[in-house]
Amino acid sequence: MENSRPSSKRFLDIVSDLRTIIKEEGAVIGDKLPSERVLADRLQVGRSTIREALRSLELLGLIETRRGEGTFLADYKKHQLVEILSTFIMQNPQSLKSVDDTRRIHEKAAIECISNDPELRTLPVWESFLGKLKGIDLIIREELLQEIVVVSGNRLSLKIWFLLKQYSRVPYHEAMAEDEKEIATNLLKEMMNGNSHLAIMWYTDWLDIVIGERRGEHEC
Amino acid sequence: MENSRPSSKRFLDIVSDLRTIIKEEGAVIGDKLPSERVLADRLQVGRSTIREALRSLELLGLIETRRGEGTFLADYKKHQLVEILSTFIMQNPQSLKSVDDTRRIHEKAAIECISNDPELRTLPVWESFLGKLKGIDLIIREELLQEIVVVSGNRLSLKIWFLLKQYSRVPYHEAMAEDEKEIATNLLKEMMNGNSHLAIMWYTDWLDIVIGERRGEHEC
DNA sequence: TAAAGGATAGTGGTCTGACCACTTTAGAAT
DNA sequence: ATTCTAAAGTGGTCAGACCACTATCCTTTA
Repeated sequence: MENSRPSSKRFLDIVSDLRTIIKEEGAVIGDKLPSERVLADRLQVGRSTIREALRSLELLGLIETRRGEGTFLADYKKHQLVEILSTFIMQNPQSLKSVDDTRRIHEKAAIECISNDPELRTLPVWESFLGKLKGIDLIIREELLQEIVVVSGNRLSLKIWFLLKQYSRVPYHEAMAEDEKEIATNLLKEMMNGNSHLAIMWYTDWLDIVIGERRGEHEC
Repeated sequence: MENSRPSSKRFLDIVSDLRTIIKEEGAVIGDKLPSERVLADRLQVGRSTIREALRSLELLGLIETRRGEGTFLADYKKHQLVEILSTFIMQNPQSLKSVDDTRRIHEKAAIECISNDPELRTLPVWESFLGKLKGIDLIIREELLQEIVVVSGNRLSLKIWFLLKQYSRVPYHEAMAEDEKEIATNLLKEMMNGNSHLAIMWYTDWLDIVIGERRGEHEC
């Protein structure tokens, strides 16, 4: 910790020092870190400076603080940085199309993933969906798509998908129409048979109907 | 800004409020934000709370502060947060796999997008790459992949890809080996011919070689 | 003795006011 | 009109004081 020079941003040095401390103490996820007051004393800075560094790390999802208890090494897997970034970046209306495109990328990938995995594509949940699609039950669009993305097993992809869903133009919360049910049924069947290519085709058809998009449009 | 409830983490609310302010004022990259003291007064909180929020955003690279001048909206594209994150996360068990999988999802989507677009797949840049691949030039892996993701035209996807790239196990910064060049050449050719399916296959082969992954592994 | 209860210390969350170092600006002296 | 200087404004930091909450220990009670 060689911060002899006044580097104009002490709290950045603190962030670095904290990493060193965590490393030295061999702290593992869930472990408790020294209290703010102790850290301030040990690093010879004010408590507020320590806090600025800690709050930064908290927003990054690297630590977790519980009032009255202390500060703990967090489980990074939550990927909450994506959320923060998104709230700042996604307010650009012009990027709505890229949001839709990206969401579609993840849905396609999930369908493909399941189609190519003998275990996943034979899960009973798909039969269950087929049954519901035959009947007169109301099925919300996102029920099926969410199940697909969840089952595919990629947690980060799921997280991103959830995020994008919020900003999407596609009315996910509505129920499927009759002709949609038919297409969804075909999608499921091909997926269960392992025909990823056909499943993707039905998926594309489905979205075309929902959004009423022009086929020839430049789409990626 | 309906934070009437004392949500136990005011500084998180402030982060949200700051976004609102930025939005309302239509601030663009490089614009100056209100001073810390003004913000504290306007949001009815102490200056230290404002600072905790601002420092967090600074570590994320969303704002930039200059002593004596003020706080400014930063250019997100610098991605400086990733450096800090990576030093903390580095080797994380199965979280890394989902990062790799997700990155691959976006690369595949980009390849497919370009293959299916007559304009994009005939761009001169691909011929240029083919030429370089024939010669003895050193070609860094990410040069090609980045170009592909960029050209695909989905800015959000590109942003996510940039983020994931930094966490990846794949040595993006290294140069391609000879056998890799051959595969990359095939990939490009099929892409330029519009055979997205074959292009994807070559892409998969390529990554298998680079990572040395077992073929049979459960992958999505 | 064992369970229930309450006082206490420790922790994060916040505010205030005070400096410091630096930059910009406006006004005074030339 | 130019130059120089003082003042105002800004981020950077610190110290001390509360508050709200949690865990712990110890007394009280059944």
